[in-house]
Amino acid sequence: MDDVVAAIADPVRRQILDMLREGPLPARRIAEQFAVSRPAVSRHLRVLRESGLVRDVPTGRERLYHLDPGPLITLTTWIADLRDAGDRLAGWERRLDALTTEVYRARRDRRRTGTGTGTDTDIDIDIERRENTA
Amino acid sequence: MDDVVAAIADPVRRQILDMLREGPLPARRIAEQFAVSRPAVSRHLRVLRESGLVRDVPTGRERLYHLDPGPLITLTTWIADLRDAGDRLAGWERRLDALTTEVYRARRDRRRTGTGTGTDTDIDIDIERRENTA
DNA sequence: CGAAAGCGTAACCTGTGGGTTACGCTTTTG
DNA sequence: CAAAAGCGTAACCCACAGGTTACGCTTTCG
Repeated sequence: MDDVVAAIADPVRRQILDMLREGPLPARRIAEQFAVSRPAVSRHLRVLRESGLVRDVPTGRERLYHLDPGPLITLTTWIADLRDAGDRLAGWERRLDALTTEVYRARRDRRRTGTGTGTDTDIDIDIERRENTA
Repeated sequence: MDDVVAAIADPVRRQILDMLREGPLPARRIAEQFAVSRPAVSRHLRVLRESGLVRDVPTGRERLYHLDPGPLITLTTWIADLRDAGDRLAGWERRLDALTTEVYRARRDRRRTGTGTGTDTDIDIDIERRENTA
């Protein structure tokens, strides 16, 4: 998956993939769309090839490149998991935001009025998390 | 979207996002999970912050980071479009593969038997594409 | 109030990703 | 068969991402 995301990271390579959405293209066709030199594009194509996002079919003296979005599936699922977590978190994150705001107010008050006058509620936040022994 | 994919590109930053899936964490907690120095992690956090994938809530002397997978949506749709194109292409790519194979056979035969003996079918492939005046 | 904790930033160093030119190989063409 | 077309690779260069140490600032603690 590291290869794939690295491949996607470059704007030129992303544009190449966009280009191939409409069908296979020989290297020359791809290269002439960019301002950069042809060897540069050739190396971009190699990166895409090695990441599996693109496959080449040598055809005579040409090399036809065609798209293969298969390897992107791992990235997609990773993102999906992240999104799910985000949604799940949304609720108690809001609650946590409220809490921190509360603490702010409490502490500011405490400082302003000197050590608590007695009516001030003292809130302790203690965020426990299992040790993520990755 | 360039920011987002660049942010995702680094393995450390990806792991940070994974960490935050289970809830907000102060910078220190995040940093101590990695072999790299704390300032390094701090800069990773900045990149994530500027890409919008993470938000920080200053809480006392700590800084609570929480996940925000929102910006990933653009990347997700881009990938989806790519996949759709790939699926749509699958059919006539197979046909094209068949064609190129055919051409191979034809050309090899032609070379082997000298200039076509007459029964040899000569296949011309002419892939036309609208100029993609990006 | 001084010491320590928690973070971010600045300055600096290094590996590497991406660009260019030069070159070589195979396939088509005249 | 020689010339040209189409690609890939090697060697080299440079900007920059990512790492480290040193430092400064704010907040908590004794």
